[in-house]
Order: sequence, then structure tokens, then C-alpha cells
Amino acid sequence: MLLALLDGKAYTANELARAADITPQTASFHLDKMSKAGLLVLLRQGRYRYFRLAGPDVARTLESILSLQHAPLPRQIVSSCPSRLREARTCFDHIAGALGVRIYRAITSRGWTTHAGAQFAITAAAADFLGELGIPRDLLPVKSTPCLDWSEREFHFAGDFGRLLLQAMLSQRWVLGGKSRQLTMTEAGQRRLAAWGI
Amino acid sequence: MLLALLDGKAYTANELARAADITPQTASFHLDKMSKAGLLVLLRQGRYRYFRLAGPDVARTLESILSLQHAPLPRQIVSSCPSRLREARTCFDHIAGALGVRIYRAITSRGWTTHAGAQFAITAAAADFLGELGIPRDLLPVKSTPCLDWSEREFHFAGDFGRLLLQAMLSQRWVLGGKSRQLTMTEAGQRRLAAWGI
DNA sequence: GTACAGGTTCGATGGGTATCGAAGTATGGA
DNA sequence: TCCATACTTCGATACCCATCGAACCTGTAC
Repeated sequence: MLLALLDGKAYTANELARAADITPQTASFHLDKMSKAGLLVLLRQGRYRYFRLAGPDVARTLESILSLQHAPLPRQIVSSCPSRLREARTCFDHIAGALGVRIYRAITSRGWTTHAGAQFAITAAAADFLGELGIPRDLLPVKSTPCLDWSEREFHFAGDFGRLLLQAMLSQRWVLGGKSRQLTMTEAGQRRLAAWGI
Repeated sequence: MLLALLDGKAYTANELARAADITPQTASFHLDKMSKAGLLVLLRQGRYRYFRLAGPDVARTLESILSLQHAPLPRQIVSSCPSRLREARTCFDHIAGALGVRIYRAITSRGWTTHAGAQFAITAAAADFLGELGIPRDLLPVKSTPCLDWSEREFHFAGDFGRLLLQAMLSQRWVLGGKSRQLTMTEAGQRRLAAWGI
């Protein structure tokens, strides 16, 4: 289970049980222990309980242990999500899928956010990027709640900023919506995002 | 027993048994297992059988595991580490503790290193500093592996450069070693390091 | 509300493992 | 040669611990 979690993503108890080839009860038993020991953190989201490695220091230690023996490569958990939905889709009122995760990673890694408890806010440092989307600077800072992506198992933006972002990307035609939850990137959108390394 | 071996020295089964407060039989049982697992190496010398950590990678992994021990209490820096060990000690074959971390911070923050994947190298930009320690310029660049410090929770230098640095600081008498893992700064060492803002 | 899927708790079980006393092996020295 | 020391192997024991079936809890979907 720890090997499966080494990708830094979050998985449910059942998924990890399958990966380790044990029953959900047994997995639950160990996941509880590892959480209490501070190796894992638990993210409750609806009826799902996602487990993640507690931090990069845990991942480093695991890799350090693995490096002592040439251990078998982590068993990867394959997503059952259709690839067209996996790339970009809506999640209620915000962007999910690989696109949502890429945007989240770009904005957080550039330090354009401040933490405020469980929530956090997108600061004026992101103004240049958001300006291209027609989001005026004086709207910032905007609150946001990180939402664990179902297919990617990493975070994307939800909350006020998630809504604002989806609206802007639709109205600027960086992405096109449809009947389903699927979103389609436009040529222009792809170009503009690529300029920001997204 | 592994903790006792973290200083990189070799100890007999009886010594390690005493350190771990178990009988020699039990110690022998575990030492045999750890040797077969490649964690320890055995040095036969007369009727004595010395055990040592198999290498610096094992020491690194152990310190990495130790650094997780207090992870559940991330903000409370109540180290159970004795303060004399916390200031400066050896970690297998390199310098650990506050001193090791200060050196690491100084050298990395001055840009005297280049990254090369997980490892990195100390470049010739550090030549003036290292020259004072009697480390000739033509030895550079030297590879190094960052090692998470157990008591300080920051990195110090391990790998080739870590070993070189400890040897140099001992032979130039900037620090003095002893029986234990403790290192003692000399007047001269303190002065020379202070000149470099360390 | 009802069905259901995700997830946990409880209890029993079987295997594993750390432990130490006793006995055995090897080495060095008297 | 004989003993002391260092260490291991053997055997028995007690305990730990992972495991899973069954039952229970808890949100979601319809």
C-alpha cells in the first residue's frame, strides 16, 4: 500500500486493499495504524476516505528504504475513468481532470496562494495570469477549497476561485463545454496555457 | 543495535547486546538476519566478530527513519537528542547535527552546488572555503547526497563530499572526535567558520 | 425511505517471531 | 592440555500480529 501511495496521490482503502491483495478489513487495520503513526493523512470526502502519504519526508524515507534493496516497482492503480473525461471535465461548477490538476499545480508551485486554515486564497501574485482570462485584479484575493480529483487523485481548485476560473475559461473559449461533463480544449486555450507552462 | 552502529564504527555482538539490553543469543539472531539482509557487514578478527553498517546508504536510511519518529508532532521541537549530540555529531562518515546543517545551508545558499538528479555536486565555486580546510581545488567537483538530519530536520552533506569534509575538519582540528558520535568544535574551528558566517 | 457501496469494528485463528536457557563450536592464552 | 572467552545453534515458550468472516456504521443514489 505504501508503494502504491509513493506516487503522492490519494487512494481509497478499497483501492489500496486491491493493490496489496488483501481484504478491505485488513487494509483498514493497517491504514489506521499508519495514520496514527503519522505516516499517512486521511482526507474525508463524501463517503470516500482518501489516504495519502503524510508528506515528502515520508516519501523520501520510503524511497530510501527501497533503494537499499532493488524492490519491485510499485504496483500502479489503474483508473477506470474514460480518457476523454480524464483529461478535462467539470466537477459541479469547477474544472476537474488532468487540466484542473495542472492548473492547480502551476498556481500553487508558483507561490500565488496563501493558506488560511483548511481553505486558501489566490493572491494578487496571480493577477497577470488571470488577467489573460479577463479576471480583473481587484477581484483578488479569491478564496478556494482544494478538491481531490477523482481521476487524477491530486487536488484541483474548487470554491469561489474554481467557479470563477471555469466561467472565465468558458467565456474566453479556452475550453468548450458540452452536454456531458466533458470539456474540450480549444487551439487558443492550449496556446495560452502553454505560454504559462501549463 | 542499529542506533549504536550509526556512528559507523564496528562493535561486537556482546557489545551490541548490552547496548540493546538483550542477551547475546538474541543479539546474534538479529545480527545474523541483518547481515543476510545486507544491512550489516561482518569483520572477523581473531575470536572477535565485528559488525558494522554495510554502508553510508544504510546510515542515511536509518537517520531518515529516525527523522520521522517525531513527525506526528511537527511543530513541537522537543528533541530527545542530548544537546551535545545535537550540536555536532558524526553520522556514519559525515557531519550531522546543527553544525552539519549550518554548513549545508551556507554552501547551498551561496550557490556553490549544482544539482544532478537526486545527487548534487559541490563546484569549484566553493574552492576558497574548502582551501582553508586543505581540500585542494582539483578535487572539485565532488558529488554529494543530501542526508536528512535526525535532530535538526534539515539536510546535511553526506556522500563523497560529506566524507571529505569530516576528514578535513578532523585533520585540520576544527573539530575533535571522541569515542562516541559527539564532535567538539575547537576555538580555531569556531573562528574560521565564523569568518564564513557559519 | 430503501437499497447499496464504501468503510470500520469485533472476534477468532493461525502463523510468525522475539526471547532466553542450555548446549555446542571456535579461538586465544596459560 | 585445559580452560576462559566469544559467539552461535537448538529447542521451547509466550506473545504478537496479520488475516478474514461476520456484523455494523455511514454516506449516496434513486
